[in-house]
Amino acid sequence: MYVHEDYPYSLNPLTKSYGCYPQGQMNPGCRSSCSEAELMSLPVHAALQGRELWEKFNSVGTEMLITKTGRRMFPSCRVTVMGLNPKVKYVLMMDMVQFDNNKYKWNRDHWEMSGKSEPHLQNRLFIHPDSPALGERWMQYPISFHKLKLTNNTFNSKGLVVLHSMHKYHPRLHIVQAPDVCGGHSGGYLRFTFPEAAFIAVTSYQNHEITKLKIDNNPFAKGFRDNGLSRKRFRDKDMSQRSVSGQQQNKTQNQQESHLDTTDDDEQVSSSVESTGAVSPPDIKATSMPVSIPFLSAFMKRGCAGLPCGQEGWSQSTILHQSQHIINQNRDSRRPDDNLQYMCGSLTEALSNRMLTLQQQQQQCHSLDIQPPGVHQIYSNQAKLQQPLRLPPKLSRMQLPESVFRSLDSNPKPLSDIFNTIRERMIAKDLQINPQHEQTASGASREEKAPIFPAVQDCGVAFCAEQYTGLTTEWPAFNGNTEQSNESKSVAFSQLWE
DNA sequence: TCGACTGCCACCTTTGAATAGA
DNA sequence: ATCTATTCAAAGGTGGCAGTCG
Repeated sequence: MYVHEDYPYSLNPLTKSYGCYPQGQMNPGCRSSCSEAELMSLPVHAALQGRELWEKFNSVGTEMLITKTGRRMFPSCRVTVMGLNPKVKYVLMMDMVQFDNNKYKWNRDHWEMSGKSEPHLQNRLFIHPDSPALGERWMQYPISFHKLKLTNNTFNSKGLVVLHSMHKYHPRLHIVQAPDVCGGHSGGYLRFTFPEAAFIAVTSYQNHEITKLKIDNNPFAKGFRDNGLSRKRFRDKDMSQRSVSGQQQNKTQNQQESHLDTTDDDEQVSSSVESTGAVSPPDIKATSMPVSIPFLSAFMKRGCAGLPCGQEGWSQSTILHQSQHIINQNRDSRRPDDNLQYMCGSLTEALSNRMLTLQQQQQQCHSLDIQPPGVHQIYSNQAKLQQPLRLPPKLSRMQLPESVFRSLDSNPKPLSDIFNTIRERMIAKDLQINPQHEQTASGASREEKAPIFPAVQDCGVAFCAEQYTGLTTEWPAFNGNTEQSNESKSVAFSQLWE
């Protein structure tokens, strides 16, 4: 689902996250048989972290570099999720959605529209490397998608998110309930978009203000700060500049007279946040920009820009989190604890317990005595979403086997493959832990050996249909009941997944 | 001619293995 | 023998920039 102006449901202006509860598109018959699709009945919330930084970038017009080999986003997407069932496993994914149907170009000091956008590429989903994990884990720490890479290379096979240069996108978070080991059915499917994290994909930075912000805030770009004392490039440049200082002075005067390229000079003077006092606010130029600039006005239209950075009304600590608009009116009134038993059965439960134990060990390793929030706490205190969660301990310092935390390959795969893999591993793991389950659940497990999720093409149909029509998709809809007319779309989509 | 794109560069952070010490 | 802290090198991320391409 795309969140545009015609989005029919009230949005929470404070959290600026958008819940999609695809009840409307659910097959009624399926709903009754899939009441375990609990995800859609939970008040799940997602909020973007580091909003101050995002707003800084937004005030100038965020740009993200895309390269053939893939480039990470900065700022990267970090989200907090609340309201999940702590005992149920979820897969978290992210992709990029076109913000509008325009192509943009940089015109001296602002972005302007430059015709219609190119045909939309079917995005690949970046699967969070920790997926699948218990809701408890997702809610415990902010979820970072810093490893997500953007590219303009449509033929890449490394699971990069493919974008068009000079097009505007915003990130979209997918929360998918992991499949039930026993039942063979899946849970729900939620999506959240973050318009405040919108950006224009570029192959080289256009706006010097953005370059400054990136250099000032990204630790990897420290070498480009002017106080990088050992920076050979700047030294050499400085030397050569001194040698021709006379000529440069004349040129600079001419440039200042024409009010052009002054930012180039500024960039060489200071762009470091560490050098306090001498730095002029980077937003001076931006704030004086006319609102008619499409890129900025688009934000302001949505109420995502236009407020000065640091304004108290937007402070995370002071905002009370409002409830999301829950479309699903058929909420399951059972407590999530009860749902656990109902939904998962013994196999999943055993695995969940094991995961829980491991996570407790993980906490002990780092002397973190804080217990994970209980279900009731989560439901009763949604305001916690706005408080920054503590950072996760570094895995490199843990004594736990990596395999505990590693899940699927980092490369995005067709969702059918993903969930079949998840399911196979869950079964395999559980049989290792509790060999007796092989007998008690033998009847079921034999049947379940075959993949329960449809093949690549079917998933492709589902996602293509979603992209073309805006319909949301529930897993049972993947069962190959799709019309033949969708076949061409599905083939094209499945090819993208390679 | 010009804007978009590419590939390489120097500089930096992060990560994990190796080692030393308690 | 085990655990913890430190060191160090490799891997990988960063924007700049000159050159290429359409």
